[in-house]
Amino acid sequence: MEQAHLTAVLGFPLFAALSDEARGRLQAEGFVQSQPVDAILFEQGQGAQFLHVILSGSVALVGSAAATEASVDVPADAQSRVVVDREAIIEIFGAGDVVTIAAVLLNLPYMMSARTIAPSRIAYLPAPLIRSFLDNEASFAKAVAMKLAKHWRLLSRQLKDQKLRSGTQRLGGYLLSLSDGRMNGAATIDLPVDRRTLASWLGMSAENLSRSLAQLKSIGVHVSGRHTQIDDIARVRSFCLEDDLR
Amino acid sequence: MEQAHLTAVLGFPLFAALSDEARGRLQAEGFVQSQPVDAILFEQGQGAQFLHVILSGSVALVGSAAATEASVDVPADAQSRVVVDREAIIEIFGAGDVVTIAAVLLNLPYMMSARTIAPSRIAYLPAPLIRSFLDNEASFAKAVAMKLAKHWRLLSRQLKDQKLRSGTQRLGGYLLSLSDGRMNGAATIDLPVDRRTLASWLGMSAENLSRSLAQLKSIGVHVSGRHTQIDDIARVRSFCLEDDLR
DNA sequence: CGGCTTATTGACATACGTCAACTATTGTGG
DNA sequence: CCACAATAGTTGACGTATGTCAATAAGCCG
Repeated sequence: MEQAHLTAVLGFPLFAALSDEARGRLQAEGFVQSQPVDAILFEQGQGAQFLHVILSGSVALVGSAAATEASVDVPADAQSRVVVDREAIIEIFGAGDVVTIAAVLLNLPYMMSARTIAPSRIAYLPAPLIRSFLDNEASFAKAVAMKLAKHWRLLSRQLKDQKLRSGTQRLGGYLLSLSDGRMNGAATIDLPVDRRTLASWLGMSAENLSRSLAQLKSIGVHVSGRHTQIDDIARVRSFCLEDDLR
Repeated sequence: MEQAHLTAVLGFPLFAALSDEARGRLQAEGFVQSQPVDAILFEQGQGAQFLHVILSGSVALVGSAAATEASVDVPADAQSRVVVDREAIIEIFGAGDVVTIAAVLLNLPYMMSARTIAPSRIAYLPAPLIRSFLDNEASFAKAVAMKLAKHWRLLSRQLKDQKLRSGTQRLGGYLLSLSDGRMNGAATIDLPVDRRTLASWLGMSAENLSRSLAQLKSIGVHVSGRHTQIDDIARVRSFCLEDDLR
């Protein structure tokens, strides 16, 4: 059964052009696990042992930082500080994605933790194996570079949004990204994640997400539960100052 | 003279292991330009024509978005809107770096503009050439993957900071990153960029950067002009809740 | 139906952006 | 080398966006 799942991995573009020998090693050394929601795949700070490939489900990359009052008045007296862990979702990956290939390639500790946000089937491929593919499998290095290039663009778009746009605009942009690229007319969408997760991903509080949703009502965006209706995509686009760069 | 500069390109890790034929093509098809400060290498939205390699100097990747009142009350009446271009620095690259390799690989329009923030010598390598290297030069694809992996980590760190930490904390973290990795003791730093640029990069207004610098004074960070003195690195680290993940 | 979680709303505090005035620094021509 | 202008940086006052806490409402599931 595991073998069957690993065969699925071989079907992904990233692994499609591996040599027979490499395919064999992958099937021999990799394994598949089914994870419930909220399973931790790895934690921030630990060494990159595996490349995680999502066969089905959905995984959030979450960054955490000890949060304190961070007030200047309170001196560097660790004891007296109120330290609460704060976290933010940096990226959400779905089927066919690879969770953090950068740490694996560079053989460095993960900068973030990964947690399933839906029941998921995950393939675990040993990091040294992946690194050896990079040296020995010509097509693999190229596929990895392409994958990383796409991921880089996703992140830089997010960073741009974070630095230049309001929470409400980011929300609008997110909704547009779910309405599969149409430029105008109406759209009906189902939100794939719960509010808390979405808020964390968009970089705002859940409370503000609610308020932002309420605000969007006035430009023809109606949300109830996970069901969403956009009356006029163009109107939302203009509100969000969305460019077409993907 | 150009050839001499292009030879420098060949010395960078990214191009170090190219075949002789590839080196020849690179020297034949690439060229070098010296740019003053504030030169635009390319603009957001245009197709990726070249891979830009920084031989010396410094280049900012800057994202821009039309900014408006973005008020819900004002309807989608483009005429009545006050549209001002807002921009933010997404990343700063220095000698040895490659500016936006992602767009070149994917053959997509740039998502951001690039502007020199210091006089710079830039090598222009035609995008199709780079893409052909990816297919035909085994070592190049790997080098590109490694480079992209590093860039991905830089971006994700920034995104994490943006979502989890205050402006002052980001500033502190930046100063620490300039004090070449020491964990404690004092440090003396020279800021490599002006305040406006730094503020934009850290995702805050220049005014707030000033105030943040003032705040840091109370934890032993003294800045005058571009010269910076940190009394106790550990103190700053604890204030900024800096983790050690790079 | 009742108890649980999840989402919304309101009141309030805080961080941050903006505008304007002021000061410091840099550069330039006499 | 000084005087002056131009640019860059700082400071204060103020408004807005967003986070936080608490209370309420709405879904969800046994």
